[in-house]
Amino acid sequence: MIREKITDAIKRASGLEKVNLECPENEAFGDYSSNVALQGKNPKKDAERIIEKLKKDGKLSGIIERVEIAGSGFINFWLKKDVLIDGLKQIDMAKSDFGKSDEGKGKTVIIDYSSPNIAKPFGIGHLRSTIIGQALYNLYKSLGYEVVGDNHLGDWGTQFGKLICMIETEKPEELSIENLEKLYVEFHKKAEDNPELEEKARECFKKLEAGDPETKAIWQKCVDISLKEFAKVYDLLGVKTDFAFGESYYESEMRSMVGDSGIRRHLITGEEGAMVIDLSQYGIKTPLMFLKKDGATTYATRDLATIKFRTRKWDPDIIIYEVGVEQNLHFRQVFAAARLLKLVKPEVLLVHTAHGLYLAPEGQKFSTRKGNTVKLEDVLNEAEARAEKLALKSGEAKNKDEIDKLRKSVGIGAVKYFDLMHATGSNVVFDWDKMMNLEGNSGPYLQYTAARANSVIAKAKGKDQKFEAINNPNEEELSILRSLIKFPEIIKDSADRYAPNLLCNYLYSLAQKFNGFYGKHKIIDSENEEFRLALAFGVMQVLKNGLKILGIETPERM
RNA sequence: GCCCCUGUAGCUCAACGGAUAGAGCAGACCCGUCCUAAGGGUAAGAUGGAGGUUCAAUUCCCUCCAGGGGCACCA
Repeated sequence: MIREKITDAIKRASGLEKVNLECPENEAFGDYSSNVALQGKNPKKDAERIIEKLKKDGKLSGIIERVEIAGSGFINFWLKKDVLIDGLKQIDMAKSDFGKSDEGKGKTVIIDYSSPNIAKPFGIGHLRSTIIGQALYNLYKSLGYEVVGDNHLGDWGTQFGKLICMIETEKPEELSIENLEKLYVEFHKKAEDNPELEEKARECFKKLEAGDPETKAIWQKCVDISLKEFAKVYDLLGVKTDFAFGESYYESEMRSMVGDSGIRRHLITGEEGAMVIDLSQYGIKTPLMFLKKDGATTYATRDLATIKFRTRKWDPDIIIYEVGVEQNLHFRQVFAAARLLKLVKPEVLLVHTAHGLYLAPEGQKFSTRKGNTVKLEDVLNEAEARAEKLALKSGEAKNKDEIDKLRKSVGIGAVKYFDLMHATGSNVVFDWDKMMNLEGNSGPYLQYTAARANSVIAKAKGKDQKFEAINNPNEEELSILRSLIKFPEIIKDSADRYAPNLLCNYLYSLAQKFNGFYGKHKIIDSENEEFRLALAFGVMQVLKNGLKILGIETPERM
């Protein structure tokens, strides 16, 4: 890779082991820029000295056109035009594989994502985990990692005690997902005045965990209904996880852990009789509750059992939990306990991405318990309806079948992109119009740009694309070339930082450049027609590959 | 009270300790015999307050203010 070649050359020239190389946002500062000279006392002198050596470096002369000192001592690099053009050739050769690498070869990453709770509708809150998780999955896959996607369904715990309680007393005529949600909300309403209900719910869960057949039958019914409902949503979203073991799967693993003397010796009796693990040596004041006072397991027990299971089954290098920020403490506890109990090798990376939440328009958290949620299905349906309206207006689609496809790929694309474009850490205020945005910085804008490029290529039928250097590339053309060759680096960066939004930023900026170029210059029947067609092809291919990683389809025309 | 996260333009969001803080939406103006106007262009608009570290701070540290989330028997 170009980046490595330059980094290595700087290392040789400066004698430093770690050097920083960035891609300046402003193209006036070159393709790459390094601040190594700024670390010392005489930045300008150091920079000059390093530049002298760089100029003599044979390994660099083939790719660098010029190296200059700038500002207070930055060293800026400009790539040769041949190198830029070569990027275009690579895209043409690799096509849908452009951007991929094998740098994760031999390593395994497990991504725990989506993980909706059984017996509740698939709410807007689960969108982030599902979409970001899938994007991370695709990013790591592109880097050659062995990737395991596991949907850690919330199908166990006292929440079922609550539900079973309600089902037994209310005896609803039909167990639909809507009814189950109603019962859950009702439970919490009732429990406000009757705190003893909480105790009763825990007893019910205890019964479930003890294997009571009647209780288990009701539980199974809830699971079945929910899975059917989720399948509908996953189908709409085009998301498919490799596994969906769910929390209940770890029942036996938990039992063996509870009986494990190595683990038992870390358990202490907490304030009210629960068995807890003290984590103060990890700077966590709240101990992890391993067993409740009645001996039933908790969410944390299940997550620890899951780590043990996953380690045995896949021996991962990284485990990523794509779960919301509200579970920050929980994962800090689980990770610390996993280290303490030596459930993972010390070098294994445990990551909680901690994405921000969708907040209700009033700025508060959506709450299932209070029945204050937005159903994801409604959002997707509305987005599709809006996309269809535009598709009909544009008139590009040839028949009803194509309109239907557009309706889906553009509507869903808008929602997914909206979700992914935000830095994962921050909360997002839910807003129907913004979520379904089809213009500006949006998924459909990227899809549209690709379709536009596609259309030009189609219109130029029969004409060659020329992937060779031309004498006089203009500013816009150079700028697009510069972006195109950065794509593989962006994939790596997005994965390393668990940040699909970086890929979104990149694709958006590429699309902007292309649209700017498109507005200003003719492609067909221009002087550089063949080169420009190749450029349009390159943009289309990179947009397509990038969108695919984001889980968004690229329609041929729209 | 303690612990996490976030305060950037009217609104919603970007920015790897770097160079002139990027966008979109909304509002103003312009571009249709021209390869897809789901587009392009012009102008206007921002780092919560006070300290500190650094050649350089939206970014790191301290403190104050504001918002969100969490703090043992939900997950």
